[in-house]
Amino acid sequence: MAPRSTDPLTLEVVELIGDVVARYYEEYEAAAAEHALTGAQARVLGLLSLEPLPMRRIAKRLKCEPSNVTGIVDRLEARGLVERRPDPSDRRIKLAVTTDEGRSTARRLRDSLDFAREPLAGLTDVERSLLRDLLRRMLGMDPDTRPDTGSNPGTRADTGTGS
Amino acid sequence: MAPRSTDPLTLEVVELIGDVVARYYEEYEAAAAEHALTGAQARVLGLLSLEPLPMRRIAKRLKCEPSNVTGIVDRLEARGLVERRPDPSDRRIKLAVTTDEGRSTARRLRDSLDFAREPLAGLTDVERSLLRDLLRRMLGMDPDTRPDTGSNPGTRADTGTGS
DNA sequence: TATTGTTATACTCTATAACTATA
DNA sequence: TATAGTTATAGAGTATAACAATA
Repeated sequence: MAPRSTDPLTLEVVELIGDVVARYYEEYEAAAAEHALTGAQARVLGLLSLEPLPMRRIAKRLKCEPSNVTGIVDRLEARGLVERRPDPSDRRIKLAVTTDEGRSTARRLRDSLDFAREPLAGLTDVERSLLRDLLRRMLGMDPDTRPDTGSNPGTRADTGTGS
Repeated sequence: MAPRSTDPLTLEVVELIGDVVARYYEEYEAAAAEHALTGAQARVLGLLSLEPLPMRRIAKRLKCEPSNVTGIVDRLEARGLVERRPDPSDRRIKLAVTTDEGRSTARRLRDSLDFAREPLAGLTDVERSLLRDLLRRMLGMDPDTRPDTGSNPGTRADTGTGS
């Protein structure tokens, strides 16, 4: 395995992806910091702004141990951005839900994430869908979609339960 | 500013970029962990495997405070992967340099970073250069390069002194 | 006086293990 | 007994501030 593909073009693309990753992270942390949040707190707040989640599921989304989530949610709760609510159907479960202020903060946070959106605005529609298809294939989704096809918007697979 | 570009295609691309970033980070951390290194340690080791650097410059590359680098290099040094050497021209400066074992670890680390390289192998040459040009434009480099041009390799701007 | 690296401190995130309360 | 959440603990990264050595 690992076909040692050291051709210059591939290496350059790998490096560019590294640049994108670095820049994305920077901007994400900066946007979070503007709201006096850490990256992890911003990530959790973003998740909870879409739907309430049990502590355990937050951990799975963050790919970290459940014990860590306790502290992160503690700090969000101390700032009035999140609340813990009992789950009526299973009293072991605590649902973390955003407050109104939490939702508003999450929205402003998302709006300030201009990276990828602003530079993307410089691309044409065709280029954007090209990029979409290439990224999809890189991620192993839609192995059949070909960039030059340009119109195959139905075949999305998951976006569901996740892992 | 921030043209509130909420068209579905752009949003999907932004989400895909988020996926790429998440996956890249995961794989990077996993590769580092295989060598019993943290992400930050692996990053520093990778930098130093290219060239010795003063502590201060490592901090700039990592975009963190110089005081943090002390501990990271301490831990790499304790494992025999890095050494501190005086700079003959300025005795305030300490150069961090990789040992032989450090260089070998850095190489194996790089080789195990198959993400982006392996999935990229599934793309054709044309698709890879397409992706390269789109990523470049996203990053604000080469604003003139157009994907369909395909051959304008002379206009690279920086890659030089960095910030 | 300015710069380099370090130390000291405090906070956050992280994993591990042990605990509780439910199921 | 198994699961959800928590606590306790220890290690690592981070920023801030103060410090020694050198320029």
